[in-house]
Amino acid sequence: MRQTKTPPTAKKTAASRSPRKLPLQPRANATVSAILEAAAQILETEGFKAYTTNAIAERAGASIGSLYQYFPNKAALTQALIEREDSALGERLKTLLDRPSGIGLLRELLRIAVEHQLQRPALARLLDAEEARLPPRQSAQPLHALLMSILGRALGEARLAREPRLPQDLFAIVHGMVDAAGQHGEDDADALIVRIERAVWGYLRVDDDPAPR
Amino acid sequence: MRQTKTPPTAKKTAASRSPRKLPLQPRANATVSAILEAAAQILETEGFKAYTTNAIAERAGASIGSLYQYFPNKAALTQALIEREDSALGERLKTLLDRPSGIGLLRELLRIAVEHQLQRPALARLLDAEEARLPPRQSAQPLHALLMSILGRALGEARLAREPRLPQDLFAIVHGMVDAAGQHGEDDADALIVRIERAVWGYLRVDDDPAPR
Amino acid sequence: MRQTKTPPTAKKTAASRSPRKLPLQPRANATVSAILEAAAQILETEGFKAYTTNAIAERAGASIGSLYQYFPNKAALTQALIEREDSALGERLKTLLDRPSGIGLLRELLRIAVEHQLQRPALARLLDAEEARLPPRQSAQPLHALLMSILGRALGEARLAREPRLPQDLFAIVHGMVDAAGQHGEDDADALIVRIERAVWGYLRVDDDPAPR
Amino acid sequence: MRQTKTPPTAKKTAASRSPRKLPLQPRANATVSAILEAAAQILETEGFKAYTTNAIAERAGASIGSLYQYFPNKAALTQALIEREDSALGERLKTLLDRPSGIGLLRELLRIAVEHQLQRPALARLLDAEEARLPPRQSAQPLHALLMSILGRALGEARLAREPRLPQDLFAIVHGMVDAAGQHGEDDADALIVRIERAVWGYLRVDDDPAPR
DNA sequence: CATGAATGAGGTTTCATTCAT
DNA sequence: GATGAATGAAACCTCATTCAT
Repeated sequence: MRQTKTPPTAKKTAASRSPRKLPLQPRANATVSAILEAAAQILETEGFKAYTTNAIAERAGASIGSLYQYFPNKAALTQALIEREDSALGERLKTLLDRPSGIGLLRELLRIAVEHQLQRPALARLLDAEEARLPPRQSAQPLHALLMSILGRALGEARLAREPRLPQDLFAIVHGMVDAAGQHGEDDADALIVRIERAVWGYLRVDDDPAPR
Repeated sequence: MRQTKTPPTAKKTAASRSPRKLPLQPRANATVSAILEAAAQILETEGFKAYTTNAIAERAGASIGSLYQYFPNKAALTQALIEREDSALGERLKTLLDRPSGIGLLRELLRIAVEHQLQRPALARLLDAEEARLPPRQSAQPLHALLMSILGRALGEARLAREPRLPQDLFAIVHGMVDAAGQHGEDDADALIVRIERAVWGYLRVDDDPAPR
Repeated sequence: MRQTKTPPTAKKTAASRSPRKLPLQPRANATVSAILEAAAQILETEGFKAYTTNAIAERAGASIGSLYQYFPNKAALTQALIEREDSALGERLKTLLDRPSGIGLLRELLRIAVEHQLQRPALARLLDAEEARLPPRQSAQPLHALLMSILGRALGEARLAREPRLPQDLFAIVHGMVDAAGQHGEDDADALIVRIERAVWGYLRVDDDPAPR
Repeated sequence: MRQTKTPPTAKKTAASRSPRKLPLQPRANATVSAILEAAAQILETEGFKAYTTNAIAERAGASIGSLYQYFPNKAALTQALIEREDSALGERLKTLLDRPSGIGLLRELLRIAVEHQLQRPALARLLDAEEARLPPRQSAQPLHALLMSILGRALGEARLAREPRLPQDLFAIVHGMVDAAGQHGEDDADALIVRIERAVWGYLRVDDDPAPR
């Protein structure tokens, strides 16, 4: 659960000194995807020390030159990877927009967020650490807006207006607990969700189990 | 409040060739303190890019050679800085050992932890990110043991035994929410504690405000 | 007005693997012209750092592949640009071949050379610097021959034979003074010509103002 | 003859992003000198293509790291080399400040400038070309001021004030003619000076041979 | 012991050039 | 032909670490 998001038709995010080529041909799109996935895998399986542009290009089966065709520098690549993850979460969350309002929506939001982050827990955690090294965020809006919108429908806009720290706190609770679970090797999303819900309902001062299944 | 856990895929990072002086818990040496504080300040005010051994030594008014007298490598320095912070928290927490057992202890624990982390929020956050880059942890046990002991006295050993994820979850809730607050520029510890307690009491399934002042 | 000379320590720079189309004097091809003009503009307005083959092709509205259809390598492109400029000057100088011999011819030669170089002074200066990086020259002979022929008619072949350094010196005086003027932002060709003539007549030991209008 | 100069006690020129160490110990000074001389030699004997920081460090018998201890980037190194040359010329010109005023001073100025530039003609020429690639000048003052002062004493301040282009023109004549001579392999400074003087006296409208020896 | 100059592996990045489409 | 994605040698530069003084 991070607070940004790229539009599905992911285009280059500003950040670029020399505006690199956008992938115009299908081959180029494949290269970009391969590079992003290679970056994710290296971070996940080999950690920070191996997270070099040369290693990424090599694992992607691309040349280092290709990498720099599409990303003006390493930070932009990391940023793009973060946005790819955010965007995947965003896609899943969008399905909630059709659902009826109410507290049940929050329960679904939690499940999606937890499942998302538990899919590749090491990646999520290392991307967070890597993000702290990046120049301060500029984008971060689409996912945040989506989350706000869902929270509004789950809890009512009035409450959001009254308690401006509420979203930040919920994100922090979920993010922190899932990260810790991932770090400790947990993979039972259901058990984890139960515990997270306890904290969340407590925070919201909602009676326990507000929407029994 | 920091967690200790070795990820399943642990790797060795050869961080010990020449065991210098007293790498861990170096005794009240003015140079060592100056170096640690310089490291803290650089991380806080200039960020990761400036966090280099040469810059740290310079700001500490020491030579790079001296730095390496006291720390065998950069990771050990960062580790020592983390331990300095942990140990400062530990000192404060020790005062709780005299207090009577019971849920009120948890309330005091929360306050101390929040106030501690809110003192230098940027440092706390960046140290976390830096820690992720370190070879997997071995230390941090004293603080962890202390926390467990306090939790045991606050909640009862039986409950800790029954719910092994409880400490991890509480740490995560507190840590996550304080980090987020620090990042958003909050500095009102009282207001923050109120919100954290809501989540914590919820998680623990304790009635609201269990121990009125 | 450019000089041709291979430094004693000449070296080969392997600039010819696949002899493309018509590298030298490419015929009235719109793409070639566009490329050359794009190269000139980039050098003029953005300087050396931006003078890359990809940037040139892009500004010319051509693909990098097309660029390499017409020029075997970057040096050949730069060379062609130099020759384009030389040849423009040559065209103007050819009009002098009909004029009567005598010192008046030199005055006209000076005017044409000065006006030519002052048209795009930055380009002239940067092309000189770029030329120094090129493999030693082979071309530039047509312009050189033309200049020698005009000088011969202006000063008499006998004098040229007696003073072999004379052309080199005159070129250097004119080139150096115009370059400096361009660098300093001068654009008054007339005032500049007056000063150049003073040096030239002095060099030639000709009475001042040898051929009043 | 270039228009700048470093003070004899050469200190780092601004230009530096990260202010590199100034040489404090004699060993360091030797390294800096060795690097500068290595740069000069490579430019002179192997040309632009070989003028790389790695090659320079290697020829200097230093490591690449040492080079970057003293020069924040390659441009700063080139700049320092230019200033070293300017500074050497400046030292020689300073001896003229004791001489009596008058046109004879100009004759001596010319001789010194010509001899200086003919000492390492290839270096002078290639440094000029390299300078054109540098970010626009910031220093350039000390040598220029010295030259102005000598010119003032040679020609009278009144004339300098009346003809502001005069210094620029004289520099250009001398620089241009010596460069051309160097390029053509001339090494007879006396013969060259005779020709340069003809142009200079003509430019100045001074009777030929104003100060016979 | 302290100093700080020196080291150099290795990371990031550029850009001329190639070649499959 | 034209295109532009891909290539990769090689340049620049960093910074943890060593060691002569």
